[in-house]
Amino acid sequence: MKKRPTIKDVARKAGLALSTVSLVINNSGYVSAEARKKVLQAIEELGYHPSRAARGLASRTSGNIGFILSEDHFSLAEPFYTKIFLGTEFEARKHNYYILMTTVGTRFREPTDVPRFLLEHNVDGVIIAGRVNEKLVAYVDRLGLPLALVDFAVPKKHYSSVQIDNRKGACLAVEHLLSLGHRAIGFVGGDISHPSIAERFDAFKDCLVDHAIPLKPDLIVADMPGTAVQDGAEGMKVLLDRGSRPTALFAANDAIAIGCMQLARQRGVRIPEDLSLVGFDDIETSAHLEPPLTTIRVLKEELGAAAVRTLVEAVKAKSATTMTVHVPVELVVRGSTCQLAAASPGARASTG
Amino acid sequence: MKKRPTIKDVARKAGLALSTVSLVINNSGYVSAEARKKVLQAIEELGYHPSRAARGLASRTSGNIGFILSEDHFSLAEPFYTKIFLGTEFEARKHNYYILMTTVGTRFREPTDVPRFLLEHNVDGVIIAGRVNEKLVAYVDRLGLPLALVDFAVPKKHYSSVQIDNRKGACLAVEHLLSLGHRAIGFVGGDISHPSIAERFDAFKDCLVDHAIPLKPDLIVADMPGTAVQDGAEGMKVLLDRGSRPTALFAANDAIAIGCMQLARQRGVRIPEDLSLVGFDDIETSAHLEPPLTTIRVLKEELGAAAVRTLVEAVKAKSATTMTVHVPVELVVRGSTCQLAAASPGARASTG
DNA sequence: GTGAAAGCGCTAACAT
DNA sequence: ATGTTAGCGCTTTCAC
Repeated sequence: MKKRPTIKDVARKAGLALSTVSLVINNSGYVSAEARKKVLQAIEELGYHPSRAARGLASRTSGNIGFILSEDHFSLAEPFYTKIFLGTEFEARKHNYYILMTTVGTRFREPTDVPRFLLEHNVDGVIIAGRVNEKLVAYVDRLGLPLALVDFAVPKKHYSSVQIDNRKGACLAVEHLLSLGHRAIGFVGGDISHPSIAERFDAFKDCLVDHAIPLKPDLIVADMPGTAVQDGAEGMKVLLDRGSRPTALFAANDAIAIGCMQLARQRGVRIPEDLSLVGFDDIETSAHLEPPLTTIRVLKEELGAAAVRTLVEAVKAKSATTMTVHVPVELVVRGSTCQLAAASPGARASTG
Repeated sequence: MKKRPTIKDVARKAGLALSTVSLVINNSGYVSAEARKKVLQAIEELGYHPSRAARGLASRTSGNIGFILSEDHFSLAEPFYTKIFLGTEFEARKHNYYILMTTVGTRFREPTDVPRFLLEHNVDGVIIAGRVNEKLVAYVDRLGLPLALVDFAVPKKHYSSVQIDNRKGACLAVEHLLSLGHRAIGFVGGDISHPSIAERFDAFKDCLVDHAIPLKPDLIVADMPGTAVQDGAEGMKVLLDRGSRPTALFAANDAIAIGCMQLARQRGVRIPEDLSLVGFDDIETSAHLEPPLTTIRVLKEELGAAAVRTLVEAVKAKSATTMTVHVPVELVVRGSTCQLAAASPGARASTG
């Protein structure tokens, strides 16, 4: 392991001053074309490359972006957030940044729960994906570090963020069902405190109204406690027990949709013949269900990539401008939806 | 963004020398209990935390581990290597390391194709996953950096590596088929130049011999050019066109197994009734095939985790000792294998 | 435009 | 056991 050349060696070889070499490397300041050429040649000949540590110390930059994810999101079987992470890795490379990733619990106490890369001043910006403790967000903000949230927002605060286009997704779902002839369209959702879920519900209602379909409250179950499979099953049960018979259903996410499917099967409601079903997210399992789930695809990798781009801009600009990016979604039609039969075998909604 | 306290501030506050504080932080050298206490208290009160950049510059350590993956492995739809990567992330955190990941093409020319973190001296060790250009491996080795290969090996060279236990996996597959009564067991493989594939083929043969089942060359197709689905289909075609009728088949990996399934279906060979089929890897799609594929599960995350552990040891030990770790595999029985019927409807192998 | 010099915050000899 | 000192390799004023 022979000693690597330093900027000093380059300067000597080029017959110029240290600082001149530095200016060339950083493309800053004015250097005569001749001097630049000499420097470049010396660098080439020596195989010189600046040391990250030394640069970091002198310039107070690390070349890293921190990625914070809540523990349960990382260990979850469904790789939704994992894909967002991979999206950041991919994009970061293009901008010559490295991603330092860490997970956090729900609790936040200083300094125990502060990500190490923050304590060590080892990142130039931070991406937070999914819901984390708001105190952590505030902590990062206080540090003065550029920050971008992904699929998460803190009420009453303006942070840069990258969001799923939930409104568009809900509209795509509703319009798909409308185009199949459905008019008795229900909704099953949960945990309205989650911004994404709330938006989907809102957009669902707005979209129906926009198409002059009156809202039928008894086709809607939006107060489940969570957003998991069991919540979907529970919601479906409520709907059926209530006597409601929608011909189509929009579930707030795929997990909920899966729960709905399970309960529908138990009760002998056939999908899609008796009930068309649309989910949201396009998680891994959705394509392999029986029938495969029609859903709204979220471009997870793109969410991560957009966050990196946002952050890189912010680092460059050094301004505290905040911005929200909405990443597009797309409708994926599979087997869980079909044309409404002229005389549907399932009873029509008994709604007033 | 107020100025962070430095080690100097701590020393002043504690009324001790700089170096004493450093010793306490690094848990090296001998410091009196009293002095240590004072230092710790000062650190606590100031909310001090050492800067990674400064430490790095002075100690020539980065606190990072480099992860190198070939481009096509990262962009591939099948997240095999991606899972290995996530495994390293998970384990690295436990050891207070961060992972810097990068992808490389098949070409290797200096210095263009050298991962940036190597040029910048920004990693303390390197993990290489999957096949990459051997020159890159040699380059890392020449740098004197601890190195661990995952699911890859360079012929005639001894590098530390983490390997899939291919031999055990092949035996598990064969013994599973034997236990179901099969005796005419075939093999479809490809690209014997890939060490994992070669090992599986070898172990397949050894295992049969160990169980006193004579090898029947006409049940074996091992010279396909690649290891993808199409190679499996092609291999299956060769087998059938040859007139061979094994009652069971071991495919060198799941992709090949899928190809075999596709061709079997075309030719009216029913799986598992006419032919039991076992794959290797347990990739995502295997569980969702029709029928679901019986296969050998590879613990991908564990491969990555083991690589980090190997590397951390090496960094600590500073010795050039090299070691190979074999990560266990497990048999996953699903629907593509079944008991051999007493009078199998499929013809027996016409082998001599 | 270019060069000299002062750090950035820490580690590691070495002396005490 | 504790303090002194010289860098680590680079960036960045600030004179020239």
